[in-house]
Amino acid sequence: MDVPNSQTDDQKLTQRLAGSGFRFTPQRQEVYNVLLQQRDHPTAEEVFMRAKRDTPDISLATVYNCLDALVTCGLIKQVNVSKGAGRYCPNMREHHHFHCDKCGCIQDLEETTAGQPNPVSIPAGFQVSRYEIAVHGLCPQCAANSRAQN
Amino acid sequence: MDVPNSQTDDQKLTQRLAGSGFRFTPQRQEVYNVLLQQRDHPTAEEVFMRAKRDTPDISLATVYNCLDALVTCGLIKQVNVSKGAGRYCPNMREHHHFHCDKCGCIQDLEETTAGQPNPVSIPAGFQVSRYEIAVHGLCPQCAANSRAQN
DNA sequence: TTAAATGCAAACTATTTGCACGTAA
DNA sequence: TTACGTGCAAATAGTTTGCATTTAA
Repeated sequence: MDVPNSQTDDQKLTQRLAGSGFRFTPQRQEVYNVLLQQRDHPTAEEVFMRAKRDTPDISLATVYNCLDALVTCGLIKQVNVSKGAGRYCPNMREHHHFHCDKCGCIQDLEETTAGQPNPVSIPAGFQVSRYEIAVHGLCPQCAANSRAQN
Repeated sequence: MDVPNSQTDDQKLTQRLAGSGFRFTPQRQEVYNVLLQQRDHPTAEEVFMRAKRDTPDISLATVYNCLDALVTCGLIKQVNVSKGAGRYCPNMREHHHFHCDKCGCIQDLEETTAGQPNPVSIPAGFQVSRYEIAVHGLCPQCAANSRAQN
């Protein structure tokens, strides 16, 4: 464990922060590393607890600050969740999310090759910049468990 | 203004509440009417302020209670918003939502006829129950305004 | 008659803000 | 050197809960 993140991740972080007028700080590096190391879409609180292992003096307010900076400079995304705390994701490829209704886990869903604009009709006048698809249901483990119980 | 809602809306409300083991109360009727009368996806706070015009003694906690009951008995939906207060919608047809990045308005988008399952690939093992599409961009008015300024 | 719903206030969760101090550039 | 970032604590927004009272069925 505690594999140091790749040189390129640190370089990307440094460059992207500078590019958006942010300073490089050990806390921002730590928060980014936490997100890269365990890609389970943690909440700010969870990032905070994981970051404290390596950076015991980090504060929750700083974690929020770092997450905001990373979102602004395009290194992470905030996942749109209906309920509870916001969740964060360092996967910057075009993708959407699966939300398990039973265990609450969130998993990445890659966009299909075709990428048809939308299964919704956009009336004239709307200027679309992006869209997110939230797929709900049971994740493989919860689906298997619910089958086992029947 | 203040058109009484149709007999059928009240009948539907009575039946659906009873069907889910809820009682009919004037507050639940008021909250449902508020949602039917102005379909702009209000927050609980906004529903509260509108409901107070006809039902001055209603409390915010009761508005939350009523909204929960109406969601549970399938008369309204809670719209998945990334930021700020939850919003509610009495349109129970299959549809998705457009979120304006400028003015924050939310508008219904009907689902296209074809209804291809998804522009995302669902790996084996996942059990999908439903999905929501949140389309972001500028609504017709904001798009027109931004064009006017250039 | 009585379990459920209401109104109120307090509690709670998630996030933001103000400020004195520290630090990256 | 200095504007930006940090840690802390307090403030805020949104929602939920506990409890005494009221009410729908």
